[in-house]
Amino acid sequence: MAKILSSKEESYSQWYNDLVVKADLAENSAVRGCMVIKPYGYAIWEKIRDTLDGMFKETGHSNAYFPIFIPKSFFSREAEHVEGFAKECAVVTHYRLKQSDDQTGLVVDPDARLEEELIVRPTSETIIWDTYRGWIQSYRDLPILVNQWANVVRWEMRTRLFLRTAEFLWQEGHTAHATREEAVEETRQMLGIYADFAEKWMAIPVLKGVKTESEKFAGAEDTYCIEALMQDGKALQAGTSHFLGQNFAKAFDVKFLNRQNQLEYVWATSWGVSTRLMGALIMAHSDEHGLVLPPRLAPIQVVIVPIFRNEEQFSAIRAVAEKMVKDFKACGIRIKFDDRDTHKPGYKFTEHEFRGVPLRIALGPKDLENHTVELARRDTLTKEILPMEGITGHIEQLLETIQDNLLAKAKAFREANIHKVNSWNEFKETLENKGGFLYAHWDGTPETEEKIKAETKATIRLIPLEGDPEDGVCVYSGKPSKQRVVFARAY
RNA sequence: CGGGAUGUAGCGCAGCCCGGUAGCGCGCUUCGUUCGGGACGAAGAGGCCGGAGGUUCGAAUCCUCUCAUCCCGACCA
Repeated sequence: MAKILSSKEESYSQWYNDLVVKADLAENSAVRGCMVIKPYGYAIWEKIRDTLDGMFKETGHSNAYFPIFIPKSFFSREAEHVEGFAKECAVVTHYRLKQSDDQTGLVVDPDARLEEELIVRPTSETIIWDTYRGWIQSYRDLPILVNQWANVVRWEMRTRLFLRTAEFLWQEGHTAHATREEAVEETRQMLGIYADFAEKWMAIPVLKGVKTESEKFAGAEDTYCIEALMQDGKALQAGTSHFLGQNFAKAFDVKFLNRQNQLEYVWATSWGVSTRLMGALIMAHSDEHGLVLPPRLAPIQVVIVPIFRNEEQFSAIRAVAEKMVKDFKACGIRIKFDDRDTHKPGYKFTEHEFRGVPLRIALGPKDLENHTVELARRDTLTKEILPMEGITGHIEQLLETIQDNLLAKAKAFREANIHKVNSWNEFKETLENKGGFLYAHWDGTPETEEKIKAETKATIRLIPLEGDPEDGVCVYSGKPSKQRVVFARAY
């Protein structure tokens, strides 16, 4: 079995970059910080998108679309929001190019300056709340449950394929409610949907919690998040859901008349996941043979590789393979018959393995003779010979087994990397030698949080939602604490 | 914006010190043998050596200036 990747232990980031490129998921583009998502990578994203889209609709949300450009003035309406995003905005200042005076190329036409500059959206709260003002007069207009699938731009200094790119794809839900309680409930519901999706589809267990004041979304009252643990012991924020209070309603003057005929500001939420999930997916399961995909998200779940010496054998195999493809498709299994005659079987084995196809069927003359197939599992790298009869049902089952196995493996890994630490020395030592999630007492002050970050690069990933209250003392300051929070180094 | 490095064939690199016909591996094309874990042989195609200036009879190589990219830090889903 071919090992094409550098070892994860040697250089995890090298391993990750090579994998993304070699598995045909994405590549760097001519534009700094922006990626090209290749067809195979995009197919995975489409599965993620379509599944989540269905879950949003199940819970009463509808899709809509708002402009990519946001008037600069909108941003300054919400003080925290503008402060959070101002440093990373792309700005449109002109609307026309012209031939340069010396005729050597195009220049920006100075006469075509925009009266008001436009921001390329880093997120859409402002434009959406400006729009909602016109949609909402009465409690009868509420709630508004809208989501949009879009691209956004955040001018990042350092970028990495999928994990942090200047432009990325995401969904952003923006809801408006008549009461605080309802908005909080929505925020938590969507967090639950993200957590559910991560576990059931991506086979990634996540922690749910609330961000600290310094880590929360600019403009939110509370930011909820799911955090996943990557194989190198670093945490990755996989999704966020914000309770925005009445901040944006106040900034954009969005009021409604309640049942008591009183004017009130509207309550808001927003929530999102991005193409970053692709990074999580890759780093959660893959190995030195390449990508490992959970069957539920794999664009191709089963591939059939024919083995033949001559045209006669090939056509005999083709007949059997095409019948199998038909049977599998009838069961809703995504199967592909790799009938290219331009590559040899060994090459195809490696290639599909690299791209994370969960199951591979090899079909050769011996199999036709014995009515068998050779079945190889990507997650365990094991092979077995099975009778052709009943193969469809067997594989249907096996795909579920693989899905479960990946989640179980990821869970076991996470359990092994959760550490309760009780002293500052223990904190530093564990972080350095083991990584993972550190459960530790914290005195609740941003100052301590900041100092810990400066000294160790570890941040508070979240305050657990279902944390057991437990009296203790802050690992750093020794001041009293009521609950452990989760620290980690993060992406 | 600080610190470090690199620009030579589609990709990965050597050549540069010591100036003199531009090379290697992979990939690509054709033919033949192969085909149950990235096949082998033979023959081919492909490059103003990032750009501009200079030194020289002669520059990938020396000098100056530029542009770009990557890595490491400060910011972030």
